[in-house]
Amino acid sequence: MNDLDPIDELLRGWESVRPELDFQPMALFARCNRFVTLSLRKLEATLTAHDLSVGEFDVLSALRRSGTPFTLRPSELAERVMVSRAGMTSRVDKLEENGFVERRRDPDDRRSEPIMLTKAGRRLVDGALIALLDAEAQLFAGLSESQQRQMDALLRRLL
Amino acid sequence: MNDLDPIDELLRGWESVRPELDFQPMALFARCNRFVTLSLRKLEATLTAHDLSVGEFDVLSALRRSGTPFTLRPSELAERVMVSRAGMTSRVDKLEENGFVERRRDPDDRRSEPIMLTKAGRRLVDGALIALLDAEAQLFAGLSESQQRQMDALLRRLL
DNA sequence: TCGTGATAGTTAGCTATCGAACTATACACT
DNA sequence: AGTGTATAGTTCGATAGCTAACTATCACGA
Repeated sequence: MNDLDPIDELLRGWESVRPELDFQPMALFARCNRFVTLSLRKLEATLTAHDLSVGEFDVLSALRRSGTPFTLRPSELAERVMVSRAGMTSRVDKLEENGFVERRRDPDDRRSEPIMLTKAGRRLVDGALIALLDAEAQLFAGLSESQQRQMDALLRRLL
Repeated sequence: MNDLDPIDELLRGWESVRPELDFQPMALFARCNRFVTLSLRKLEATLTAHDLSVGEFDVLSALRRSGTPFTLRPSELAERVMVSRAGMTSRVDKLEENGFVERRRDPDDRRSEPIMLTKAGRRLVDGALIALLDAEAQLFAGLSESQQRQMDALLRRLL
């Protein structure tokens, strides 16, 4: 019971030097942040086994789940994956080099360069997907079904 | 009611192309990740007004809440802030340059270089702290007290 | 006291990402 | 048509983070 986690220690530290302030929200966010950071490290490790980074997987999977013809514009991808356009350019560069996506052309707008998932890219995501889903399920293995729904509902309110 | 957020769209996309798989945990983690990412951007903006980045604030605040004499070793700081030691070296470099921390010496172990918060550093964190606490409280303004406690309990289980 | 291995911190090289500036194309209005 | 403005994507320069290798110091046992 008296086994303090790092966030409890953070809280205790602050309260001992600034007892007049309310650190509950700070501690809550710190816990969220910590959970996400640690989780991302685990997912990164899982994907490494499939020669993918989380960032690369995000791009390929956005294409994959968009359905036939597995094609999206870079700006659309950037927004969905929450990365800058410049960042997306370099991700696509690398994925194209490795043959997982192709830059096509839009006959109706020559500024646009639709990105298409290749067969190899699709094989890659589909393989990594199973492992990733499993790893993500593990992240929440400590919660019951209903607790997971609860958490989802809370986050939905926050967003 | 039919107002789908980006995570719902992610879910719907996957379910339409791979209906046999369970994407609930993936969606849940995606929501966590999104919440943390968006929140960090807001906090970054808040701290910018005090000429601090989140990373710098983390270091200064770890020293601040450690209490008198506001001194910790780099490796201790690195662990608390969840950054590599190399990363901590460069954060401390910059903070020292700006006069917010000082590298001292440990008479008992010449390998060690305790980092001490300066007066200026302390003034800086103390000022930024108020603004940050306020911004963090805002992040959770959509939740009631008891919902916040619920969320904290869930995260505690996960960690 | 010498070696062996552990530990504290820094340095070097690399990668990912960002914002701002740039190029090319499209659109809208006169 | 011509001009100005918006949009798509890329390039450039800067920054922050990581890992691995390195330096200096310590601690312990033969």
